Amino acid sequence: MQTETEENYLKAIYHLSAKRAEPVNTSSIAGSLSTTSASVTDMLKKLAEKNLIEYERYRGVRITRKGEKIAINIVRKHRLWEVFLTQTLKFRWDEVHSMAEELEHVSSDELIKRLEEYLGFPRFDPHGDPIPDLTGKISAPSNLCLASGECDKRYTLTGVNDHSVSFLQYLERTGLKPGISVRILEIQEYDHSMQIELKNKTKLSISNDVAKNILVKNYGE
Amino acid sequence: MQTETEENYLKAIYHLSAKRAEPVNTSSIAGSLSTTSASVTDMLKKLAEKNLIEYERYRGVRITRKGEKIAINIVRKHRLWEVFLTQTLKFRWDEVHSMAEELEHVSSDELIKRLEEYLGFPRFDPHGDPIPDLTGKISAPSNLCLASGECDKRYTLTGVNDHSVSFLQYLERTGLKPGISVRILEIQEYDHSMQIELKNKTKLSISNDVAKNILVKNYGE
DNA sequence: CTAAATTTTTAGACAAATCTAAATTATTTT
DNA sequence: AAAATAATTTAGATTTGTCTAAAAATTTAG
Repeated sequence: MQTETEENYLKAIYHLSAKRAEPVNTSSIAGSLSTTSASVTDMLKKLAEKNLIEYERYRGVRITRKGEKIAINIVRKHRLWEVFLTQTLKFRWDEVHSMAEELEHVSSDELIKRLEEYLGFPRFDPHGDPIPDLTGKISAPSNLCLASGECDKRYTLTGVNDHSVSFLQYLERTGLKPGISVRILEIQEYDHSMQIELKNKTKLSISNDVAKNILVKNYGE
Repeated sequence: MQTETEENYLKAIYHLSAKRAEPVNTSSIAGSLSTTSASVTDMLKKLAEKNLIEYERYRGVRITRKGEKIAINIVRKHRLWEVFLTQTLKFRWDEVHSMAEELEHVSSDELIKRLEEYLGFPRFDPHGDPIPDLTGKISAPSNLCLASGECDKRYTLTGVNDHSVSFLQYLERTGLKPGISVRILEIQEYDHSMQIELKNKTKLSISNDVAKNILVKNYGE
């Protein structure tokens, strides 16, 4: 067993590892957990002792199979709770992250199995991120972003790259939620901003920055 | 704000206070939290410092209005989660206590408000204990126990006095769950054990010890 | 290829919650 | 009412996770 703090470190290392092949360095972990490098070093020693990470002084860390298994299970719990909070308790998707952050640590595996069943075995959370199954298998999330979409084509929103509350609230206000479909009306050469149309005929102009952070799949796929 | 440990101490003191008018002594708190008297003394100083209890050395403690408010809110969360676990996730009533013990600490007040609404504002938990409302108001639980019931009369089970897993599992096996109604067929003068009949005509003999731990109301009330 | 800048680690300290063992206060017994 | 017993508190130590400041290693620049 591991403490809640250890779980948070493993989760951070797991997420940082996913973005790059090289080992994760101390300061990026410190940054993502809002703590100091000194504290991170202390914890890395402990996690290495437990064979949850491979750690070499000054060289960064890699997560082990054992550590990854734990991290994936926490991600699974987190995302299932997010589905529960939005789907069952009707919270907005920009509100659920911090609550799920707490719930992910308390729940027994049996509780999560029942919750998953009750929710109907959802494969993605409200932000479009895939939910690992009981064995740790993870569905491939969409890798197509709206910014690389073509004029006059239709797309269905599946998720986001930027999970910040401010971005999610912006999308909430404009009506751009996962499941919604949009059509690209026009793309500006100059700044790559685009005009899009929602199902309800609302026309919207979004910057390239925004479009790059919206994940989509081809309409009807 | 207070730590999870402080919350557990307040809850223990609150429950122990409910049973007697005198101040709660150190060793009973230690007993109910499975810790040492020395640890309890340390914590009592801290809670007194925060005005959550009134503490006088060697004299025991009383909970203050401020401390009681926090304790009641934790009890509220605990019991609402118990309803969720049995009603929504279909756990047995003898399984839910330890899970609720964890969930009671993580949940924001807003989450609990939504959960309460989703569950349909239940007034009692699966064991028949009343659920405090948002303002801390608590419905009066049944104070009639089956042992004081009369021959040939019908009663509806409402709750239990003994919350131990072994007692709950015994009731689960015999079919004696809250909501069920029973009729007393016969009471033995000798040991006050009784013969009862369930709705489905099952006849059952229960000891006075058991009957004293089952709460009831008059059938149809 | 040194020298400067940056990153990482170590050293030492602190707060929270716990424990054991010893000292103190309260209660019971005789 | 003094002695014995029981309960409570203090003293001192431990564990976990954190921090700051200083030292060491690595990377970057000139």
